Amino acid sequence: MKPTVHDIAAHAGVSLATVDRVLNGRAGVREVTRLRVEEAVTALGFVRDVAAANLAKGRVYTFTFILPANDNSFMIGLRAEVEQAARRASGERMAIRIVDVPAFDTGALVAALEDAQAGMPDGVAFVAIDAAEVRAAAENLLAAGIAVVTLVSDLGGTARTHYAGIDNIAAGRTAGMLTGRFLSGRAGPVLPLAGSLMVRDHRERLQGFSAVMTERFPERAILAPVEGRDDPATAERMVEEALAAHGDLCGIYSFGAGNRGLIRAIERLPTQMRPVVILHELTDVTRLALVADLIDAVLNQDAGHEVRSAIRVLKAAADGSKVVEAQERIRIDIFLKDNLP
Amino acid sequence: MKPTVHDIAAHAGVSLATVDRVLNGRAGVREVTRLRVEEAVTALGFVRDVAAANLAKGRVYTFTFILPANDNSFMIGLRAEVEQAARRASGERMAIRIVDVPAFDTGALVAALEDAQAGMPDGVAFVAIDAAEVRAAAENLLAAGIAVVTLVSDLGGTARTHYAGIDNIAAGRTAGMLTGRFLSGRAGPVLPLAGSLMVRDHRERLQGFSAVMTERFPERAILAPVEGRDDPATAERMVEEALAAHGDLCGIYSFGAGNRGLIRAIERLPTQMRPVVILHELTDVTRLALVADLIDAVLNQDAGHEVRSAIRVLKAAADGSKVVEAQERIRIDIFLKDNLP
DNA sequence: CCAGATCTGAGGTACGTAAATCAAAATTTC
DNA sequence: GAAATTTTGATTTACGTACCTCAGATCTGG
Repeated sequence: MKPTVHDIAAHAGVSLATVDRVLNGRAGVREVTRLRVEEAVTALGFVRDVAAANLAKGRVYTFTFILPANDNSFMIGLRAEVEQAARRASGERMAIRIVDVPAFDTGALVAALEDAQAGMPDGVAFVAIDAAEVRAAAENLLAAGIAVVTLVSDLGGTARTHYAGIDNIAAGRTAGMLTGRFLSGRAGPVLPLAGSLMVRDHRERLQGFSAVMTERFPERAILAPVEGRDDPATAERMVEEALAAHGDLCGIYSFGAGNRGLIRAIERLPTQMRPVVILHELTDVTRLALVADLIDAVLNQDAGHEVRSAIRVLKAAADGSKVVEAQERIRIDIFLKDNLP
Repeated sequence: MKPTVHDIAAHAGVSLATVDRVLNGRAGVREVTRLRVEEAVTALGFVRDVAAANLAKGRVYTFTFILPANDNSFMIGLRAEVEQAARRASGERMAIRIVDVPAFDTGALVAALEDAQAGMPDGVAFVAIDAAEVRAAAENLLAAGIAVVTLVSDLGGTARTHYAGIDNIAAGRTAGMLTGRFLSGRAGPVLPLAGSLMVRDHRERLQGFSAVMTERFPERAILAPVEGRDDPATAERMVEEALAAHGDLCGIYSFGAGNRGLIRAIERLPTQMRPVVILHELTDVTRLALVADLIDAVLNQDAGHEVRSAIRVLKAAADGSKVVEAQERIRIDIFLKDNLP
């Protein structure tokens, strides 16, 4: 059976109180005695039962999740995942507080981070905006001994404990590869459709996409990227304009939200005129479009996985344990109509 | 503060014992009383503290994993994942025993299942062979109240609690779609290369592949499937023969193991003669081949995820709790060289 | 050598839940 | 209607660790 503190005490020939003093680094133990206890720990392979310890301490881990009050499907889904995780977490001595901030608002995010810090939680997870002020706020959190996990969108530098999200450059590259290969034998330019090129994820996706197109498909023309502002109506207009300007447009890589508009525009085209479309995030709308052959592939990040991973990492950071690295790597899911979940 | 069983008892005006009976579904509580307790649980938002519960139960879950003593990379990796999980599990009151059986040996698997049952574990996970005797053995386990999870390869029927593996038909379909699209504009037949068509997973992959090719790419010729016996040398020879017989061979879908041989055969071909190759399982060999542009895509199932999922499901079955459905769905990972982990 | 400080041991309680034991009430049986 | 049986409620102990108190032991310095 697993050894307990009692076994340690017996093996070292000391009392429970002394074992406790040694284990918890309290004063009042002679060096000789301390060594004897530590030997017993090693000899028996004692590992503190964290659950029992937390129970005794009455400790509850508190984590704060700061989420943008965005109305696109992905963010709504992410929020739902956090809420669900929060419910389950409460049974595991974790209290998760959810804080909303206006989307794309650096000031509000910084304020929320400072606010969170004031509450001295064990950890904070947030969807980062890659700005110097945010980085500074994150560094403050770290300096205060609070674990920091960026969710979905990362911060530059190392002002965080962990990033729970996909590699957006790799995602862009993957989209480029799929676009290029799916288009083999078909002539015409390709349109990159961003949400906003101000946000880091979108810039990185474009960067990866452009790199692959240049390296592997140099003959293919890439149009100047346009911004759909993560808004269906704007995206729809952008696509219409591109189609009008380039009759031979044969590919679209959409790496922002607002894909409902893009899909509407595609739907109106005669089948043989439809470009190859690769876009991000599996939602009801994009799933249906994939099934209906309106689009060709969806790159996805699993919001549930990201949230669960963030929580595991925060918890591990809080009690100084290790995580299973492979489990915390967020995959870039590629969905064709045939492998939809 | 979080409500405890005491709060529930007070709020419902009953004793702790009654609350306990209701929470753990034990007999001996009048319907009216049961309802009162359940109301209190809802009203106070009570969530059972799993750590305290496990502590009190002092229960150690015992699970048996039966793995084929196969020497291919995937099975070796799977085994390593089980071993790693077993180490971590011991800190969470779970004891995992690993049992080896000869690969593809129905009798040995049945014997191992019966043997496992004799030890009365809380759950058994095994890589199934889809045979009637195995199904019967699994049903015996279930009848004895032991949770049964099939790993990687499923059983027909419902003789199991859960299947921790991918949908192989969908995987085959995905491979078909990628092959067909990557080949657009290029003429020539495609070769399906199986490990063995006697095993269910391989049959299903072929079935999915063939279905998509027929539906979506009817003009493309599909050669009769050949069996590489999961052996590199055999696979290599099969590919060589196919290349000799069909000078215009332009695609290979390999859905068994032994891909080292396939890759050797491809490597010898001049670049412009190389077929589109889609295969299964990301290993050192297939990863290198992908990076070197020798193959085009790798379909993968994450062994670590499968093992962790199997354990979560077994644990949940053992103590009658629920799992996060989405977390237990094993994805078909598609890897191009650009989204390698 | 004695007072004071510093170590060590023994014992207890608490955390939140599970589960066993025991007591009381309700129901059935003869 | 009393005894036997079943149902329900109350109380208590245990899990492994943290942390508290108090008493005794050992070590300081004057």
